Amino acid sequence: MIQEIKSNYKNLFEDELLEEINQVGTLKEVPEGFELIKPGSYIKSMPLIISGAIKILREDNDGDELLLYFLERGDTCAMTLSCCLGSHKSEIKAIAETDAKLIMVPIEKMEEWTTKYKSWRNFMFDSYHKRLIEAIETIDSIAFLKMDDRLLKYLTDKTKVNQDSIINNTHQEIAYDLHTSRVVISRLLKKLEQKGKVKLNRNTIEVIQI
Amino acid sequence: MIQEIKSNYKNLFEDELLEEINQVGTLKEVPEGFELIKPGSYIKSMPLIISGAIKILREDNDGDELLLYFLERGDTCAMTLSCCLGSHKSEIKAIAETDAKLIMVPIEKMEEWTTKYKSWRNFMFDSYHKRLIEAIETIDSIAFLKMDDRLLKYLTDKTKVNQDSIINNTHQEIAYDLHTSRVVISRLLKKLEQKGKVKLNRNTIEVIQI
DNA sequence: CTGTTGCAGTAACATTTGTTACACAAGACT
DNA sequence: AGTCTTGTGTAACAAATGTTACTGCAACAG
Repeated sequence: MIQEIKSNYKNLFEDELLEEINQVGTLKEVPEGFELIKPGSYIKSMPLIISGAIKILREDNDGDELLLYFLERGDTCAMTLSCCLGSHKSEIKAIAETDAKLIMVPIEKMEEWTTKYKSWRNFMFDSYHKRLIEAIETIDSIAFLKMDDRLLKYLTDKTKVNQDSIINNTHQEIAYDLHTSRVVISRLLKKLEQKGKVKLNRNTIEVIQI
Repeated sequence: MIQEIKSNYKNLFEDELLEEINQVGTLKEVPEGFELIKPGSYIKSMPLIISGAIKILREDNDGDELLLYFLERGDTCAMTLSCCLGSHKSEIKAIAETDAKLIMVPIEKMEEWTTKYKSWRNFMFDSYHKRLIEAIETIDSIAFLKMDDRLLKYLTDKTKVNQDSIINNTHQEIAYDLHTSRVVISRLLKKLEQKGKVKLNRNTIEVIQI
């Protein structure tokens, strides 16, 4: 497993820390669609993402959801950090966007390493910073953009994360992520197709111009 | 000044750290409406809030704004933390909601203390956590609530922060914070008055039932 | 082939929010 | 007093988004 850690986190962590991660971490492979974190659950270990992408959603009391952001290689889940450190409940839901490989680190180590390794501290702070920025960018989208631009942003974000200009999702699934209705998405996608920005087929959307 | 630090942060920080804060920090008093942080500016020191409240806004390219959250006694600005640590530009705008007292700490000390004091590290992580939660709650409001409920939430939040059931703001000012138009706010406030939840007067709104 | 199922297209309509325009009221200032 | 300025109330309309209902198509199972 050391191979996977090194290739992804070598420039970030000291050798000694890499070695520790290797000793206590466990490699976890999850398929697309796998639910990593349920809202309201307690978390026992934190994930370091090796490959693939994880999508982080917010869910309200009525079960309505909203995409917050994606995590990729080199990222970790900031909510997990604070859940572990403060032993709060999870406020979010995490689903594997693609097949993904993760290294799971037991939470006891987190605090220990925070004291011991400067690189780990920086990694933690940096993760928080990134997530805060992303949360604020999500706020920007919802507050300042109309649904058509949000949809376009969603589609381009998705092509980046999946490294594929073809998106394999139904209109209903997109509607859930953007917290709107299927009809609205179909309507707007049709307009985007007329503008030549996407090409629509059953179950797939091809993003043409980024 | 040591008095103010002790009374507010005594149970949070070690004596030694309190002493250091006392040595390098400077007390700053700002009047209501004072602009503490402009978007796009670099930040040279971080604020610890002693009294009063600070409102944190997001501003988009067109100058449209949106209230993110309030900071109160014992809080610090998470964006400042990450700006300092990563020397990024400010992504936000900060305005004194009430007259406020702050202790300004030079950024050089931040990293030093992060290594040196466990309580400081925890304070930093905790601040990030709180702000991330608040950002996500803001997302909830925008995404899941209609404008009338957002307005009601805004008003009750404001009474809490100001410790006063009477809000001294024009409808236009509220409209800016919620990123909508004055007419919409007037309309919805009128409905809230008809439901007996607020009492309207020129320049003031009295929140009746919390 | 035929029936079933899930997905997408579309119309018609409801609701929410945003915009424009104007009337009027409360203070502030001469 | 009269004259401004600023804040509020309201109507009428426009635009964006949400909802319901129905259509047909493609895939698939039998």
